[in-house]
Amino acid sequence: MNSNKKKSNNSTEKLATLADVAEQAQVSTATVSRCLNSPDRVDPNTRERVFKAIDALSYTPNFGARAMAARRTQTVGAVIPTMENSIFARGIQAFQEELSNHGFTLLVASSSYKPDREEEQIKNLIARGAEGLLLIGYDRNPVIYEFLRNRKIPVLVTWAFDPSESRPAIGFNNVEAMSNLTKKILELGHRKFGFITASLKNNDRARNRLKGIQEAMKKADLPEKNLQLVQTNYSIENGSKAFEKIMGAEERPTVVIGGNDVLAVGALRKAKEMGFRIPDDLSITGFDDIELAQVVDPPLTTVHVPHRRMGTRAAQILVSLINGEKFEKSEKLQTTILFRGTLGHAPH
Amino acid sequence: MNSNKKKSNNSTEKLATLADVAEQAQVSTATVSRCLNSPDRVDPNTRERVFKAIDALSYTPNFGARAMAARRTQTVGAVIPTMENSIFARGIQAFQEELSNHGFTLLVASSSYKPDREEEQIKNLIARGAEGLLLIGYDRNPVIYEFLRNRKIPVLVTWAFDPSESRPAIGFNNVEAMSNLTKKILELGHRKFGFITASLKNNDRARNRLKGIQEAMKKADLPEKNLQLVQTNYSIENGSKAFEKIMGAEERPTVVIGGNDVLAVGALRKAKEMGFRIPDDLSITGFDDIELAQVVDPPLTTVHVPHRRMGTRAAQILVSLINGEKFEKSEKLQTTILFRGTLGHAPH
DNA sequence: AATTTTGATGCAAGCGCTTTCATAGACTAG
DNA sequence: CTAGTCTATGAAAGCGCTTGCATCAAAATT
Repeated sequence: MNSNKKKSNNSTEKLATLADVAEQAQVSTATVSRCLNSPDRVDPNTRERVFKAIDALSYTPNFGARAMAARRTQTVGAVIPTMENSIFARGIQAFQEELSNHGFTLLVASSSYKPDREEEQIKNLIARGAEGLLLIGYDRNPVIYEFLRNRKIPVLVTWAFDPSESRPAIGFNNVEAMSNLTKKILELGHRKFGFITASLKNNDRARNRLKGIQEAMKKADLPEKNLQLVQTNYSIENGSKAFEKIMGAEERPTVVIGGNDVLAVGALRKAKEMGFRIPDDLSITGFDDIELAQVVDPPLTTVHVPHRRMGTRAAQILVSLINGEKFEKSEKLQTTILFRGTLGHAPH
Repeated sequence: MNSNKKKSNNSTEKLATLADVAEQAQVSTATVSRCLNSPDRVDPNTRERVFKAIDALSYTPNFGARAMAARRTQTVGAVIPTMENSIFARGIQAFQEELSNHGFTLLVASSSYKPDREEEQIKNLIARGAEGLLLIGYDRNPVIYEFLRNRKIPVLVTWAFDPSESRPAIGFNNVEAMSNLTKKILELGHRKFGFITASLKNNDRARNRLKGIQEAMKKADLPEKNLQLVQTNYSIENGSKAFEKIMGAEERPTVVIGGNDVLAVGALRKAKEMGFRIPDDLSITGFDDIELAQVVDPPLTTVHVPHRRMGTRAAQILVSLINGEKFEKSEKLQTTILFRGTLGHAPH
């Protein structure tokens, strides 16, 4: 099936390039390039010859070269705090699906919740030609924002919406969401709160969730000391440990609010181990509504976040930003409270 | 703070390039390049000047150009079936950590368990300069293996180890793992099995797990009909549905084996909804030992897979492959059965 | 039949880097 | 003092692609 003349054998030679294809198909490199990028601008016969050659050499374009020559990559980057649990998975999945509808490819990186690492990943994505960036939350070194601004890379913040911030964002209001939840909790008679949160440093989402609780408590005239706070890293195990710590204090809360579902589930597990009946003896709530929340027993009462809608919309906005369209305004998505089995009346 | 002469202002101009830095630092591009790649080969004074310029222009190298000129990318790619649940998360995390110890960057893509999509992603990764590839399981179109071979891209298969396959792999023996589990189940008196699996097509891991069950059953002289099979996509919801289907049959099994933890958890949830007491009325087992398995109630008996070790070792092997070292041999990792709360004696 | 338009193609510049080779100066050794 | 050895640097040739411009033949218009 082979009929090549000189040394176009694929055994020890280099990889096939555009030029190789061109030679094989007896056309110029320009024509091959056109076959790839705007097929209708080349004669069907020529085109066929070219594709045959491409096939024969099992050629694939070199992305780097292409990007450099065309000055476009059709790539966007996203850096998320973690891939280890599925907090961001659904949203990112939707993001990438929508992106691909627009002909863009997604490059994902994770930062392990470390600002340095995030910065590094951002630079990496830019170096790789990301034309736009999706970032989680607002909090980060202004220097990096400046850097991005200089490079004219559109940045879209997500997973958060803060009316006081001006940069483009699509997400939900963490203060509001948590404040709403807290109100419900108050209505059920709870007065002593535990809150297990991620580190508040460099994390506006965590801080705002705390703020939501505090605001609602204040409105109910509860003193700050009625809220017991533990900061830890997101993981089920850490949720358990934090729970133990909270319950080790002299004044036990009647409700433990998880900064997210992962933490809440850890707390729930430990609570059951310690013999608490949930929600009779103690209430627990989560945030995010990831799959995990539905499968624990009892199922977790949590704040539902419209992950997929957020991801899809984020893609649309970012693409339009990249295409130079003017940014309209940040969008706020609604969260809802999902009452499942872990929130009940305060005991007594 | 600015003191640039002509038009090196960063307002409407293009991005800074190596040449810009060179000009600003009054050296040649070669020197700048050397500063970046082998700093000790340039005079400390010059070096300082160069880095100052780099800073001033907030220059970052263009990955594509660099890759093209140097013919190296220090990048490896991995395509995993899904990011939506954490089946692969821990392993990939470890993979990437170890990779970065060796100075490599990881590009991850997901295929949604679709062969076409996988192929597409593989090509994309190659185009982006991946020097090596980590792929899940053996099963895929020979054409794509051939393609990769032509391009001399080392490929490492993971999440599976099949002694009858010759290509490089690091993983566990799915047949053996499942067969061991089945033996334990048999010892507990179970004779009627349900198995919820991912689609067997294009999925050697799923097929081999099935094979493991079948072999163990055969050894115990159980007829094939004692195994009821349902194929579905991996998701908790689908696990539930599949469970319902199995339990809708006239002959109910006494144990339902999940092809993985996600499916098993779905089954467990539905089982409880339907009023089964687990494990008294019915046993359920999983596979993978992801976080999910520990937080359900009762905690899931499952096959533990050494995710992190697998990821770390995979990175080491792949790097050595890329560096042209000869491939020693595929490595088999041991799985263990984790007896938690969902496997018990057969009822009656 | 002469002119204009259109369509298909090739030429060649250049995208931002790395790297080979050459050069020039500063040392060391004889 | 000369030849030989280093060391720090620059000039320039690509790496594999896209694309503006030029070309030429065929089709459409006058």
